[in-house]
Amino acid sequence: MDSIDIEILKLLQKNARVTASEIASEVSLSVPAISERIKKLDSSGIIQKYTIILSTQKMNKNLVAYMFISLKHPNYIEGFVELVENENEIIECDYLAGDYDYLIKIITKDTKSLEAVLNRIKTVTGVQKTKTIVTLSTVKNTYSILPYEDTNM
Amino acid sequence: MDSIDIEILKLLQKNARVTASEIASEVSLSVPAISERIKKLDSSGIIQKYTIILSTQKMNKNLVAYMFISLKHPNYIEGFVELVENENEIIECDYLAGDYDYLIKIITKDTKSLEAVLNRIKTVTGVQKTKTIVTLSTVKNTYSILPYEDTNM
DNA sequence: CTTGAAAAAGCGAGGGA
DNA sequence: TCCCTCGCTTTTTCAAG
Repeated sequence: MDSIDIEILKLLQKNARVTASEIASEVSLSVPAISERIKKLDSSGIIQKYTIILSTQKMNKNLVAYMFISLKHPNYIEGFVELVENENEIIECDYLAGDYDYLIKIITKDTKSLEAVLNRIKTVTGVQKTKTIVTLSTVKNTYSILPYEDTNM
Repeated sequence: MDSIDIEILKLLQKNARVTASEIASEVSLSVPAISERIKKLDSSGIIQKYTIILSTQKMNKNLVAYMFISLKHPNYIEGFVELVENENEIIECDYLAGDYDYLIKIITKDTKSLEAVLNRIKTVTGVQKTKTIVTLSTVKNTYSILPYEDTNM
């Protein structure tokens, strides 16, 4: 991965549908050279996925909340994770070190739909303790890590 | 937005570089019909952006942490937000209702680089109290809300 | 929404620094 | 190895119905 790859990744992150021709003229290489580099970035797994981000506002999902969850026992992980995977309004779920076991991010329509999700979570077998935090606004969201060269490896 | 648009959004979310031809054969419409629908989903803002998700592992960013932050006074918001925007390793930042003012998500290389980020945050003028939580593993991350029809609007 | 032709983009082979 | 150019195929765009 050199600085040209970084530049390609930046352009794809800004717009994943940018054509190889456009990238080629940006970085002053031929189209096949760009295609070849993208193919390598793909197959090496550096590019995990090409995706679209949907507007929460346009989709009427204006309520963002975080919920901390503790389970009674690791036995209950499997059932809990299954629920997490099936709930479309749970966007993220991390397993934590510390007081609580999990942190999930929920994006939903309003307080009523949030209540419904929270209740489904709280009634999963093994869920012991929860704490919910509602967000007022989102200051930053880059969705992915940014591409840059690692200077201290 | 009808069920065909939903289908298009799902396919784009799975792979934002899928061709209109492929979508067309999936949903049994002509290529121009698909292009026209995508153009509308674009210009209406429903599709917020086409982007790539980079592999944290391949980019050597294997440490995910959350940090809660309280400011002494709303006067300090501007300076804090500026730092947040400039720190590449801060992926998300939400303004909260509750005990703390902000929750940020940090993705970085290791504990050493995390320490560096945390110290930069803690030394921003007006930062009063912080609490950091390290994640052990990521259970789920969809990056965007999912496209589906709203049945109760 | 469709079809069909023109324009653009992408792909693969062969060869050069 | 990485890059180029050239010719061919696929995709996109646009006009007309």
